[in-house]
Amino acid sequence: MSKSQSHALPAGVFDAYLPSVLTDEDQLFKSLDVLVNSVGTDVSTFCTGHRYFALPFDPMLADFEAAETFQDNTEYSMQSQFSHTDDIDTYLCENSSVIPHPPNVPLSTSVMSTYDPKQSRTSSPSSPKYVNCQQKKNFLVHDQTTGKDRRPYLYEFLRILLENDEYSHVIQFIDRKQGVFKLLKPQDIAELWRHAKGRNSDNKMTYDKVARALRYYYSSGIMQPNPGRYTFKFGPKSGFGTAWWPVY
DNA sequence: CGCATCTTTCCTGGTT
DNA sequence: AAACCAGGAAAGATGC
Repeated sequence: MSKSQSHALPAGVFDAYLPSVLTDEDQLFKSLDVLVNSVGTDVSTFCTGHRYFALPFDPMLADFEAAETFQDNTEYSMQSQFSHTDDIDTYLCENSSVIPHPPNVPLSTSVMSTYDPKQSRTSSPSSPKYVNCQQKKNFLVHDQTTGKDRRPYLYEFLRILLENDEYSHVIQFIDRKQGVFKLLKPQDIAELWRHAKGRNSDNKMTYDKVARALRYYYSSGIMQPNPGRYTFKFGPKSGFGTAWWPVY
């Protein structure tokens, strides 16, 4: 779909990116390109020049935030140049160089016995810090049983985040030997989880719901309770300690 | 379509 | 008081 199609978009849609001079929600732009041109810079500058300077700038979350705000506003999405959230994702990816997405991590469904830790390293000298974000299979795992890529289970998703140092600011191992990890930014992880799962729900994903799903793992041994806020532990059924270990 | 699995949603009650 | 934790119940989403 052409980016040059004419649609009115309020500055508020792009709040996360706009410099403070453009915070008037009522100001309309015919397209994102027009908005961009009106500032005389490019989208990547918006991204790196996040206006909430009082907080540590998190480009990944800013992008998700903006895309979701854009998508969730049905009044605008109905007449938007984008017919699908993937179009928004693509547009932002094409015009920004700061969105870090993880590479595909091959996992087998049951015990992940064929998993090669070396493949999950993202900080090796030969691999770019930020992979090509036009790749649409973010967070997908390869199912050895079916031979197809699929959306990850929650515990697989958390493992992907934990093994990708680009997400070390939202989740970290606090005891690698024991498989104990802590969600540093629970709500951010909830939003990432919603993105990873790709479900079409109007409801917001919350830490409370993610935590409930994690607690369901207790009975199956995929997770184990661990003292401390936002803290969980991989259980034996997750393959931790037998089929896989933290890679760094 | 039925079924199984994995969440998702909502809730109550206890704890920090 | 607010937020978190534990877990019951039921519904939703998805894949086979």
